[in-house]
Amino acid sequence: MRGRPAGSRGKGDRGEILLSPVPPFDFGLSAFIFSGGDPQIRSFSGGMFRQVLRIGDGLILATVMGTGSVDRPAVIVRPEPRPARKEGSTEAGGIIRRIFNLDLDISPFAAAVRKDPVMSALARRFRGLKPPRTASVFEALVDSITEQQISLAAAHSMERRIVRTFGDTLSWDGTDYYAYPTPERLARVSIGDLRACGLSGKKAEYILGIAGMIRDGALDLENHHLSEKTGAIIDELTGIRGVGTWTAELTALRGLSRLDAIPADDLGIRRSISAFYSGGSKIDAAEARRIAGGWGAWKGLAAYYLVVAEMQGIGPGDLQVGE
DNA sequence: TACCAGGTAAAAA
DNA sequence: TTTTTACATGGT
Repeated sequence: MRGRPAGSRGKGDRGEILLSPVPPFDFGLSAFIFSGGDPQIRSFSGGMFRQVLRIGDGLILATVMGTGSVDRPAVIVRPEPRPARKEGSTEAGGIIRRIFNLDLDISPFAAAVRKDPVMSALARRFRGLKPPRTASVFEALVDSITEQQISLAAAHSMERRIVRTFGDTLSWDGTDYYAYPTPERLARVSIGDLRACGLSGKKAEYILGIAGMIRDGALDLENHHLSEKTGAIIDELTGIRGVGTWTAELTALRGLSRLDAIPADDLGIRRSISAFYSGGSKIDAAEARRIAGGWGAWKGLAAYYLVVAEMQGIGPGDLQVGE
């Protein structure tokens, strides 16, 4: 397939970067999950995604837009302020590639679920939908711990406070934007500081423990090799205090894009699976895993499609099954 | 006002 | 070994 080399300059001379996602890719559909986010942290509005990225020792605000078609997609990244060196732009492009999984080929998904009429219909309906990934595994792990047990609304409010309180600030165009705090920064805060963000004392301990281990070099979350099996990653994560099966699977899925990981204990995922496969009655994690088994190595992506469908108000009756 | 919400570790039985 | 309990905030 023809295409411009990744990282080449785009239109004009504003330091924009043009990325070439592996098709199929639908930027608007994939970024929709970020709608309604805190505009000073991470947001998707008016077709534009914005988030602060860490580039070397500094910060840049990335504004990201999609263009082209699902089968010939392109993504434009505008870094502000414009990086002094070209490497800065290249690095920003690399992070955006990772956040949106632009290099991921989801085309085998449809074939993998072809025997499942419901999931096949969802794969067609959401063709080009790629799951996002956090900028760091640390971020995925801390947010997952924060989200244990309580409602997402409550957890999101706490996550927002953590980022606004401890995250580095970039001021641009009269607005402050916050980057997710580094492990080194969180290792220096107190239990009381995190409790002031709404976390329980236990969760505060877990997060400080993880941040401290990373600072001390006793834990490295960010350098998992592609060849490492998902099961091995989950085992490693569950060895950490405060990290159970649910937290480890959720972190593998959204922090490492391990699309064969499915947090089957998750209430939301069980609700979504039930809505499409069990008539809406409550199912336990074992039943969720049994149904997810039919999606093979793509069970995590399949669960994501179900959750997105539910978020968009699409139920089993709205799908064009068959054909 | 209760009660539940994308769990986990530690205490008690 | 298995079962119960404490924990935190936000929505209903």
